[in-house]
Amino acid sequence: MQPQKNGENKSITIYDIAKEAGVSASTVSRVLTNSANVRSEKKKKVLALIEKYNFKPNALAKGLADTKTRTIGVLAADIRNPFYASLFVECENAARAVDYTVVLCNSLGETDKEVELLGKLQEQRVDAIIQIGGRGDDLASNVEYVELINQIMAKTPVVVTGKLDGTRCHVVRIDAMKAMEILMDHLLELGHKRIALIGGRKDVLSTFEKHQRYKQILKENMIEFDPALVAEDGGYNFETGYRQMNEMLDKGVRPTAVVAINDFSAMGVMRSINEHGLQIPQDISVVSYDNTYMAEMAIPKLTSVDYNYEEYGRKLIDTATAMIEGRKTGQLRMVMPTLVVRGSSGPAPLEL
Amino acid sequence: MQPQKNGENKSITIYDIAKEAGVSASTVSRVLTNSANVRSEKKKKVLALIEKYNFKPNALAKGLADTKTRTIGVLAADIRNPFYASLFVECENAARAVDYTVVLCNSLGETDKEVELLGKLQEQRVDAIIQIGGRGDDLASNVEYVELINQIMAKTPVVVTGKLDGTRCHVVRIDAMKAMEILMDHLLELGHKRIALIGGRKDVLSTFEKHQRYKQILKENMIEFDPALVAEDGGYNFETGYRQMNEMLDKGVRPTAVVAINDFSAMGVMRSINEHGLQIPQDISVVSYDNTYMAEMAIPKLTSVDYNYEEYGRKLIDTATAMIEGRKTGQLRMVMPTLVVRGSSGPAPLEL
DNA sequence: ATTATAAGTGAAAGCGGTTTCAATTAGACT
DNA sequence: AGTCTAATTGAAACCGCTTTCACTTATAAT
Repeated sequence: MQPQKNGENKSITIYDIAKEAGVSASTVSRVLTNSANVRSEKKKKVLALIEKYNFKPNALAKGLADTKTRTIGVLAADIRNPFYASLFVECENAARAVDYTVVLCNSLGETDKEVELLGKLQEQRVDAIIQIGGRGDDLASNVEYVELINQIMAKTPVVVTGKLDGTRCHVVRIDAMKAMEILMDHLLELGHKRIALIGGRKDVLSTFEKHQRYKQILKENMIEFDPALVAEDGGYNFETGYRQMNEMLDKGVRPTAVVAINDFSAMGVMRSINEHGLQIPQDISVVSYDNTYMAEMAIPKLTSVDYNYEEYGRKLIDTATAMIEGRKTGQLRMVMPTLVVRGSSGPAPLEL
Repeated sequence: MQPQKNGENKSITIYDIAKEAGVSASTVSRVLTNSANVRSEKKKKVLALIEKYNFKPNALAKGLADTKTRTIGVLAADIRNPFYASLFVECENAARAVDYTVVLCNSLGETDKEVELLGKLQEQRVDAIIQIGGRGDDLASNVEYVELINQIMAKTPVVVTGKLDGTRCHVVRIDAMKAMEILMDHLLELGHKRIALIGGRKDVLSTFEKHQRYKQILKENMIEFDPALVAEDGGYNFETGYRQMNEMLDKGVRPTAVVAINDFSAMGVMRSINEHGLQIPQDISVVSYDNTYMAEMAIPKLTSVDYNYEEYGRKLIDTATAMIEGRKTGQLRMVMPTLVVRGSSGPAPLEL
């Protein structure tokens, strides 16, 4: 009943197993790693002892000895965001399938924390680092940061979900242009012409690309671009979506459809629309990105672009392991978005 | 431009630093750990080299040598649930403050995965394990599982958020009775008498306790217990909340208030109520637990019990480190809930 | 039965740190 | 200058596993 004292009990080691089995430690190691033939009677005996003592080989010693940990560090921006959480879980699954372990850190958007955690991951000798969100998603590469990443990459492969010019980082990311295209096609088909863009910062690559594509598509469809319909520099959460939509409506700007930067943002947009006494989708359609569980909870349910998290996670892990093992993959891999249509988008209202 | 080859470049070690600084490795180790006096000129020189090469001591070697990793494993049920995500982030913060690192694993509710991950954490020689959700929250302890945990605890302290009879696990958990009490007080004060309970499984400790307390409170207030108002054995998500509320309303059962097991569940409940043409809170009030960001997004905003995640995370980490360091703490620590009242709860409608 | 070849095995040297122990060196006081 | 104590230091052992190397034992082929 005493509190657990530290170092109270020596761990059992392969030497203990070896002694009791009447073999050498090398042999135990061989059965553990299945790295060489071991006479089956001895193997059986060793296995039995491992079972008996519930022996767990010390991963630190192992990692130290063979300089690989079969561990991949995932540095996420904020795991409380279901987009990141879903992606992380799928990374975990994919890693598991190829016998790797992932370890998660959250930078919470703070660059210095991000730098610190990157260092910590290196200390732990993770075999590779996957950065989800964070500086690696920025549109413009920060010089110091690029230098840091290059320094890290001298030892540890890094894969990011954005881009990082000036580094040999591999990247796996969503085809943001395509994602915008899907949404626009959907809305245009429904007859919308006054389509607003809410949320996001343009210094984030994917957001930037979406805005680019948005303008292109308008042009292709001979719709005049109206700056009033684009809310610049908002965030990615409920409050900013709510606020930006309020501002737009309060100014008397009336889109017939809104593309929100993600589901959080969309929820804010929807609330704002409701509070202005307007109906979704009769007066204004709302669509967004990420297709998180919130899309199902919204009233009406939210039309949202899905990213196939499972595929995304798999590609991320596959790229990381490829870099670790010197296997070659494309340096840039895309994840294709698909549209999930729900009740929040409908035909454009008739022109007055 | 070649893909990163594995083991391409030997890491720089304390020996390299030592040589260049003209001191012994022991000295470098001393400045690294600040474990003993080192003449300041040498110290300065060593520090300079560390800086110069951006030297990161190998955590594996360190862990192996001193048998502590300053790492705490967190085994969560599902990080996609914002409740767990928030708690995890706060654990991370709290750990950081005392110079520990946390590593996350998700069991996704699968017991065998949970067992496997527990093993993995032990292999990695985490100094302690915190189990958030999962089997450690079950009402009735499973014999095999208890044995497993005891086996683990022979080496590694474990703290759970539920309870685990038959082990020396420490536990930090929410005062679920109090949480129910807060909600009931609020509803009773608003004049509600027909209060429904939706969601959750009674084999989960906290849910069980809530149900217990619910009945007690009814009795204390001379309200007759009506089984029709309690949906047994649902889940903790949107769909189950939605389905259970539908079933209740379709059966003609009409509560004036609903206590949902968490915000997810509450969102389902709210949708069901809406679809039945009823108003929240005019016809039915809805309240729930966890106070996640969804509470703010709901329409109307959701009255929910908050758990002070920061305090919770801090207590969890403090308990873990206490066990690691042989410091004593209570074996059971509670986190007190508070009520956040929003628009989803209002006065009971007048009796017909 | 005799070789040639393959399979199985143990000793020992790392991996990169920490820590004990004994030896030096510095500083404080007569 | 001489002595005593405290502060610094380096050598070497060790943490627990992998792996090379050389050697022994089996198995297959002649």
